[in-house]
Amino acid sequence: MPVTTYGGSGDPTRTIRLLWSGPGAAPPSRRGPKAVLSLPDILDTAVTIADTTGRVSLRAVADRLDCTAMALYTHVANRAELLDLMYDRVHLEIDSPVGASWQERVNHWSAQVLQLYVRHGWIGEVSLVRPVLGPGEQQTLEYLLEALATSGIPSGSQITVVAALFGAARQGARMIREARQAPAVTATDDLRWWQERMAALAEFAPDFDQRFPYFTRLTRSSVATPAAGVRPSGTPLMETAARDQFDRTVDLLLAGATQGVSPAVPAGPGAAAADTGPGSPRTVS
Amino acid sequence: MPVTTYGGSGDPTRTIRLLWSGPGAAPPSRRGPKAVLSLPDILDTAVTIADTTGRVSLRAVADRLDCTAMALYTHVANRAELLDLMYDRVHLEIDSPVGASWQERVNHWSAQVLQLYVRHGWIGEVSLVRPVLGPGEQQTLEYLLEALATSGIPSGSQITVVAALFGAARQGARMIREARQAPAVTATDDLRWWQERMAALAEFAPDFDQRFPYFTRLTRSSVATPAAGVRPSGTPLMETAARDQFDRTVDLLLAGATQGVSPAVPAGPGAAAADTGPGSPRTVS
DNA sequence: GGCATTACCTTACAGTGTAAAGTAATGCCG
DNA sequence: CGGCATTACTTTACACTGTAAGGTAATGCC
Repeated sequence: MPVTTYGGSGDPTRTIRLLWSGPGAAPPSRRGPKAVLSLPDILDTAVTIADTTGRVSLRAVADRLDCTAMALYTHVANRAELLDLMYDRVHLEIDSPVGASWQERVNHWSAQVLQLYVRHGWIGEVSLVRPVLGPGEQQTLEYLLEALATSGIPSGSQITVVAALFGAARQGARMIREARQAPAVTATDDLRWWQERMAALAEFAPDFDQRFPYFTRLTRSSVATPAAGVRPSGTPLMETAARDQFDRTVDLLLAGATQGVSPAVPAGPGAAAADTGPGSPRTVS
Repeated sequence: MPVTTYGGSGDPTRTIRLLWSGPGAAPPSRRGPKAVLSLPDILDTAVTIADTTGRVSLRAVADRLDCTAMALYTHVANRAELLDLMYDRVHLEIDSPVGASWQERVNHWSAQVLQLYVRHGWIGEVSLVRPVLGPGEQQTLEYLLEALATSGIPSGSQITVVAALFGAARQGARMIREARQAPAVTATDDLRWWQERMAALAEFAPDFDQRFPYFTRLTRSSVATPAAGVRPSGTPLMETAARDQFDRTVDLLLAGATQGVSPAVPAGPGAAAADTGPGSPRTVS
């Protein structure tokens, strides 16, 4: 079995030990040479480089630390585990959300998490299904649960809301970052991008309006398509739209959750999924 | 400036022409040698390979087509444009949603899109901000707008709902795919994964319950943590949870939208973003 | 018949994660 | 105190990625 790297990260207990062991957790008197590298140092420089360059590469981290890429493998199982550890660490930047009402606190929490994910774009690479279960992520989650505690949202729905908010923050952060990258490169601003696109559409798909009447009506009457509006160029229109979209999504989720429309999960962990059977109209082959 | 590859895809009008030009769009009598490769063929094999192997690599596509990787660049500007074209093409797999009520139709639509994104995991690589504006994506969007037309949701909120649903589908599909990959590798099923994780937590973070009371209460009283329930092993627990999470998120979004809590965007394209200024309590530095 | 145009090929480069094996420093144990 | 297992880190290497630069040959227009 030459496969020594398991799944997303390493040994389950190993990663958790790395996440939770405090500063004085180094077992004294080991046999080998004195370690010049330390896990906190590795994580700090990895985060710094990843934030700066926009990507996480073992060689780049190693270069900054004046060692080889392979040297990192003594402290970290693989790249995935490194990302997990970085992910949890930056979550410590989240502060306790403030606000008069629980909605304000949730909004504050959402804004913080969104900003965190925008700052650290590489977070998008960390797996969604398996929680990292480190102190940072856990504390962030705890803040949200505390804010939701007085909302009256049933605990079954709270889990859905929590996951949806985390997901929305990821999605929103990615949109914001992509909005920042693209337009400057083509030397045209967002408005011109849309105008060029629309002109090309009119040329190659002349029956567009007839084929997609609902879209046409929505973008004509309303404001959705930036090309329809008149705005001074140079404004980061796309990023503004992305931020706005995030705020409104959070509002939508909270409005839906407080309505009590979504029934709480009934019994065991599998019972909730019973209504998602192959016969349900929602499930499509 | 050695940067010759612009943004996500190539020339804006170029990509749109490729997207919308029908089968008889080839200009007759060109001067060079007869082309043996064709764009539809490239896209088809690229989709097939990407679906099979889970990733999109120019060399793999070229190998299957018995040509070199560079040969693809005659038909496609770069990898990003190839992905855009593939993305739009597979959206033609979406059928007109059926159902008695508009909610059922939206649910049917959501389930189809989720399944599409699960089938084609590489869709997650396609940019979020810039719509591809091809016939496939556009028709998919039109289906949703048609279903939402009779919902009574104000058109300003409809845009938010649309973006949130697309985002939720992406997020959900990624979770489902990740849930499928991970557990088999560790040779333990999902339940064991949780149990090991929890055991490690109890060892390295003995004050976990005191530190995170809200999380503890929620996972103890409710069903959230799969480790708490008793289930036959071998069941794809994580994937079931991910599917369930998606369904409930869709319900939440629709419930929130029909409530009319989210006010419609007032005036111009910039006016909607005015309430997201730096002074707003939602915006955090 | 010459020539511009075009489709595809060859080579090359700068990256990526990480497996395998080597080197040297350290502290435990006799 | 000497030997040795243990450990931190290095060296080399491999397979793989997108794509820039330049070459070759087939085609249709003049």
